[in-house]
Amino acid sequence: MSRWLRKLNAEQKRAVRHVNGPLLVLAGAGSGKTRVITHRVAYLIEQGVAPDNILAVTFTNKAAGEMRERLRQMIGEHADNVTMSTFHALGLMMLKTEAAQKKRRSRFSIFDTGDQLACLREITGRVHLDRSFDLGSVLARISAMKTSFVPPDACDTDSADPYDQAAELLYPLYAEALEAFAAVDFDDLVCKPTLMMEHSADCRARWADRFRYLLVDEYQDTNTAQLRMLKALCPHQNICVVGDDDQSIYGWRGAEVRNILEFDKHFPGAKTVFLLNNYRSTQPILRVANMVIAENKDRHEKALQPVRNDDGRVSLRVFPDADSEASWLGKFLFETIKSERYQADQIAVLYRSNTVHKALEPVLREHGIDYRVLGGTALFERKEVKDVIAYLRLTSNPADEISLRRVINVPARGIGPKTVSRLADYAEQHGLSLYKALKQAAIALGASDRALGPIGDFLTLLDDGRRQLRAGGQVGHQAQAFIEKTGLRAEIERTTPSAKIVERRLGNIGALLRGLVSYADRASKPSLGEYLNLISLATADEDADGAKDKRITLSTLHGCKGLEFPLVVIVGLEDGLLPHDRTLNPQANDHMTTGIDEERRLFYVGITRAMDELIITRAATRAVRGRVQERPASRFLCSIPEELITVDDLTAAPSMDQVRSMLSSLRDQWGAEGASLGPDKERQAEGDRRQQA
DNA sequence: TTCAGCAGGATTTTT
DNA sequence: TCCTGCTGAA
Repeated sequence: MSRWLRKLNAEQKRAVRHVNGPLLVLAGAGSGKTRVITHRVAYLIEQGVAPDNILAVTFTNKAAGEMRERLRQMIGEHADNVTMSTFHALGLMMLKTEAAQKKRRSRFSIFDTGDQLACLREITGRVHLDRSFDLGSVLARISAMKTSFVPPDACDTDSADPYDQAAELLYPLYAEALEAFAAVDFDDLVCKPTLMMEHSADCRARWADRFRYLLVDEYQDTNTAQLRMLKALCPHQNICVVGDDDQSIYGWRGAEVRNILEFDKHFPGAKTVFLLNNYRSTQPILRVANMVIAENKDRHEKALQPVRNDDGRVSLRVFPDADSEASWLGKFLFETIKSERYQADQIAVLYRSNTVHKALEPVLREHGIDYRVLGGTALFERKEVKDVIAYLRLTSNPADEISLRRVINVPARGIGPKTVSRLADYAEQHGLSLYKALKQAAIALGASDRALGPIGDFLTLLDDGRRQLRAGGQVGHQAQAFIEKTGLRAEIERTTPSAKIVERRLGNIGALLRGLVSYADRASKPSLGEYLNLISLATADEDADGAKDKRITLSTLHGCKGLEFPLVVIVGLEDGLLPHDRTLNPQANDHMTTGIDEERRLFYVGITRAMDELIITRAATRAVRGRVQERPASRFLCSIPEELITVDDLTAAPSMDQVRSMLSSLRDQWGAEGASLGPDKERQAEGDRRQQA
């Protein structure tokens, strides 16, 4: 038997041993999913498949990196020849490769959501669209059209929805703008390579030949475009996808659960393997998880099987208000860590929305509990960092008008909106880029315009920067010198009120530039453009400080996917928070209505993070936007049978335990029969409390 | 052009 | 309650 099969259970073996043809692995939480993927790659190589014929696709760089590391431990440097990549990095690589093939230039900016919105804002100003539109909503619709491969000139909805109409109006203009700015957005990174393959049999054959075996992780999170990309990539049908429909929580971003529910429709003859043995959690936790998720209708019917047979508690604590919830949590965590029942890094506090963690932080600080917050604003999305990136992008791609507009007057140099709009008009009339119009500012604005001086200085700054950065040599240090010349540092020091924040902002910029230096040291042919593209695809800050230290983890339910902790606390189990109010009462302009099932899956994901102990909390009242509200218990709590969970209700009514101890002391005093409520009444009392909750 | 003050809006966020 | 983006005065 292959050495890679030995340590696997029967189902895992089946998944690993299946070599040719489509395979769907439904891997429940904690069922050894990553293990199966890495072992499968090792097995394929052992069976004679060349490592560079294998492609493993994930959603985050972090996941790709971890997988590569595990594989390296198994098979050594062969691992480096396996392509492990995110969908977007793969798309970028394909675009660059194809451009090189056709000897075309391949310098372009990658627009993130902020850039996309800036772009839409610019266009809506130009076409005088009502400014009250929520552009995020419009963008979601455009993105949906792009991922469904609707060409920009062919969209005509009969929809009466003003947002649909706005999207229809803006989509072609947006597409044109990206073209003109030499920019692509995240959707393009998937759609463009797919169209390339679909339009050219030659191109398709090249890639199918390069990647003969495909593995896809987190398949439940793929969208329609990604499915189509996968189909184009594998005419040979050697595709193995791994995922769990019950953990699909990105529907609101266009992820299509149907991709995993209907896998064999897209890849006929697919074999399915269920991995349901859960190695992570205790039985009571898994029973709760199974009860909760069983309420969902549209899913692959399955239940996690516990492998562990030890006990572990699930409890619910109800507080009169959010403050007492927070202060209890602070005290509880402090005592838990102090008693060494759990180490700090074995504990996670999970919540639906970021507003909750803001309430928690002061209490944790008060008790001196160190914590790390997962998610949050990524380094590359910080304002000051985006400004620096915009300057750097301009040296590599002057057509990038969004970056140009972003920094043309940052720091303020006397080129105001009026001037910019006159230049933009001139550019449009003469079919020029905004950058070219700046070069002709004397004609565009008239020779005596007072903006001419600043514009000249600005152009000199950019052109000098470009020349230096193109000259080769130490990209990192040249970039540093260039950024220094832009005056951004002085601007930050001048406009930021507190010295502490100044330090943080400059630190962020420093981190970006240090990243560039270390990239330049590593890369064989470092270029600024490549670095900029890379960081556009980079995941939110991995623990920058690196060290695995003893801190508890705070995370949204979205952010905790793929992690596990001995002790998990899920806070705020209230209707309106989980399920979230926005799901219960969708807003008129919401494009994606993902429904209550996705909220339940979110709860399920949270539950299944817990290994030994799970605590759920809720508050009977909570301040929302400064207003104190009554908060009903989350409807999801109803699917948990009473015998599976210990309830400790600290609101007005005494807890059952308290009632029992009161009763027993009464019994002791006056004898058994007189004081007992009797079992029926007891149950009634319990029911009342649930009702109340 | 710039800056201060106010109105309005406020989930989740792998790339 | 807190942050972002726009309006109006200097």
